[in-house]
Amino acid sequence: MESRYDPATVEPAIAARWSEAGAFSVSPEDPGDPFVIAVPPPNITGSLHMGHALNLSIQDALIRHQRMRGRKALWICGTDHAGIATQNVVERKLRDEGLTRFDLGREAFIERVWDWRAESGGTILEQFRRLGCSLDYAHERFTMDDGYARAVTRVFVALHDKGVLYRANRMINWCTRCATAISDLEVEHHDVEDVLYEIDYALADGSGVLTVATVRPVTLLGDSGVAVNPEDARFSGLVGGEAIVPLADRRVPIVPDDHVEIGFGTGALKITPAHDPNDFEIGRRHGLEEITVIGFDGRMTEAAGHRYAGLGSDEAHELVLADLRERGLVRAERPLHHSVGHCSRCGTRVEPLVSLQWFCDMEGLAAPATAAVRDGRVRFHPKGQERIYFEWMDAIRPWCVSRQLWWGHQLPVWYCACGETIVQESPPAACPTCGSAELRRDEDVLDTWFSSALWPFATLGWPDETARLQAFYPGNVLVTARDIINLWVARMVMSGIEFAGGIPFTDVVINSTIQAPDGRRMSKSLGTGIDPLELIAEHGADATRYGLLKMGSSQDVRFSAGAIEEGRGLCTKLWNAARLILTTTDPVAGAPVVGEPIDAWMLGRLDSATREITDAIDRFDLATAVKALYRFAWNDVCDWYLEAAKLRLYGDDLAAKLAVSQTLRHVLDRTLRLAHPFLPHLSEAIWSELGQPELLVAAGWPASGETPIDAEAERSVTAAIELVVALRRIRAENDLKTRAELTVGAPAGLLGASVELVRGLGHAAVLDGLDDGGVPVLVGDVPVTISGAGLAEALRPRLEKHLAGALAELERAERMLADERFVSRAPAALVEGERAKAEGFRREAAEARAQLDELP
RNA sequence: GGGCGGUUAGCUCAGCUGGUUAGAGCACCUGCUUUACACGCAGGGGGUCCGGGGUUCGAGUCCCUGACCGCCCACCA
Repeated sequence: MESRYDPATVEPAIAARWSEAGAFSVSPEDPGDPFVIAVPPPNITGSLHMGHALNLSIQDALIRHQRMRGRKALWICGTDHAGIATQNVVERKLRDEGLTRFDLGREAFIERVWDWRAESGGTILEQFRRLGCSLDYAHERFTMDDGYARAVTRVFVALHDKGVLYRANRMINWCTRCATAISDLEVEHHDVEDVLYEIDYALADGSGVLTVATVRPVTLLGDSGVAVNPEDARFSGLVGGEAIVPLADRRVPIVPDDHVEIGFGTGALKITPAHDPNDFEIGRRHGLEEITVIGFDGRMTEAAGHRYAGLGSDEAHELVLADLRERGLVRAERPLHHSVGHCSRCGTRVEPLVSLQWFCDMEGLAAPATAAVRDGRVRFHPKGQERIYFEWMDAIRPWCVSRQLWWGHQLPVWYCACGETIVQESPPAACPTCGSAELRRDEDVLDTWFSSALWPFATLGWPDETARLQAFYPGNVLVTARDIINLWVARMVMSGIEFAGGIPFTDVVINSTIQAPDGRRMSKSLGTGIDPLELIAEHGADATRYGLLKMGSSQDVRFSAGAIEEGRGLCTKLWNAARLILTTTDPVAGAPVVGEPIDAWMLGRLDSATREITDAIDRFDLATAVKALYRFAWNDVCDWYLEAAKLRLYGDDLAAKLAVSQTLRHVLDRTLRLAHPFLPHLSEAIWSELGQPELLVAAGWPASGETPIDAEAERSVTAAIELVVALRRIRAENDLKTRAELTVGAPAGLLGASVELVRGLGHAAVLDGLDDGGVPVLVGDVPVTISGAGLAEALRPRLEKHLAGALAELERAERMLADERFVSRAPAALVEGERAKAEGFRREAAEARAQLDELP
């Protein structure tokens, strides 16, 4: 065993061993109950970031724990084709070659994407592997695989046949940069500072002007009406009349509509049905014309008029404003702070446009999915996160599923010149209506999330009734970030119920959002990102996992380098502890031996640590689990047990040495098992040094209750430990040499066999019974005596401090007890407890005073 | 505009249904080349629990309110 633990060499070696053993692969025939988690498939364009690293650390801990418990634990592995993101990456590469995707054409372009994927698409999974993730890599799936594509097509056609998926001309969110429609959930709202302009529209009858308020004057070129609130007395005479849109010189009706807020702006709203979602609704209510003046390329159309056609909308904005000013029509300008939609992919301001797209009505799918959460068949952790789900589901709107991209699942839709639309899984040979073979396939592809929604079952072979599907669906747990609860989780629940016969998982664990150390969002563009790969390179994957799990306790946490370092420290500590055990004991098999009380104490601590860690994992509280492991390994095992064991390891009694060796090896064995879900490489590496024939991955999880609790041993060891701590403090505070000769007199029978512990670790002689010549000292609530050269005088400050403390506490307790309201209203047991405490403090104070009096 | 979470030691965080003297890791101070580990050992100092009200015998914990930070949802130009 190397004397230094070097994760950079150990971890890859261990990973290779797992890989060779095929340790993570699961098949339906394997024994045990299934336990299934489907990994959130990373984008093939992605690189491991902090969010992944935490998300994966949690899942791997859960999977490894269940695997050790004997479950048939499957962690479904794969990647997402990530339509827009991937297309963007490949287009950027093309641009470097001076090409656009149109130069290549659709087929050649898609081929280029596949080539790119073959080259770099596997990087992210390699990074997952480096973190130690025990995914079933052998059954990796990709959302664009043939089989997966078949599932997508099947679902599309089924929803169409059901009548909920259809084509319609509606207002959608258009990203002019990505040149595609995006769904509402892909729009991020950011607050921006705009200017609210008040613009005069002449009344058609020449009787004056009507002033409207808008932040986008450029859209007035597409105005087809002006709306006022029907209750607004200022405009009651104008409703039914007409106004003239400036610059466009168009006569448009003045219509009454409740949507217009009387108090906002001027109370008159210009209506541009083709470029604003509200105006669209109002326009349809009043039959107003939809005039598209901004095209899909973000430029002004012919309909905007010769002067503006062809200009980018920003340029046109300036020109329109200048033209209005020249005519003296801009009455006022004031700053307006409001929120505006941006493309979540590229950050471009979203352009609301009317467009012919495919939509899916969601109410029917959402209802049973909402019910599943409401009645507890699907639970969110931590509790309360399901609010996000309900809020969206209860007000769900149609989903625009078509995208004007090339990379993705092309719609299984064909059009015939005769007007027929054919929706079916395989390409039709001829039009069923007119018989024509001249069919044109819809060019659009599906929203990436449409295919992601099928992940839990499409990865298992659905729509075929495969053995894997039967064995591993439904799954158990889903671990993900809060921001895709609606985008992904909700849609999986919906599609699982609709197509796979039931909910896809029972527990949804929402992992924390890790912020930059300064509290800002971690992002590349802000420069606040911290690369987990660098952490792994510096401290190792296990340390990184430990740190992330420890951090991930509440909803949002700031990244803490200290947590990772703590993990690193724990790894080193365990490595060195193992080195001590392995180099000082012979390989001995068999159950632990209780030779001294500390052995029983150790087994008791092991038992409670086992319970604590197991319970925490079962509650999905990995932060608590990892902290319990740390405390147990460092304090119980290393600080106390190993130090105590050395007394026998380095002693002359061979039988005692053998016995303690056996217990040490047992404790190490169990500690490694408990550590494995969190520190898989380190624990496996040490495990192999133990000479175990099987991998730790497949070893059993410790059960609590393995050994009976020995209350008497635990009591005497606890007393001995307190005594040792007291001796150390006395030495440290009084600058006494570490080995200064002290003699402790303990109440008869208190220490029992633990007397050796006090001798060995406290470096003191021990008397069974109080020593008349010693200084009385209270250890916990046990009175002992300590004697040694010069000790009495040295203890004076300590005794004085103790006396003051006892008096203060006594006063506090007496004040409480003197309060009639406390005595009469607090629970009797509490009052009694306080009385007992007061009595204790009184005795302590008296004793301390007596001791002081006795000092020379 | 609604809603959620947070604000506890210099830093990052624990503190269950209100009940002793509010904890941990890191950092800091003191002393240790003790034969697993200086990525260590032993000891120590350090907190008006964001502000203001309230409920209660008793509040870090419950209620109201304000401030700040982060996030989610949202078609008021």
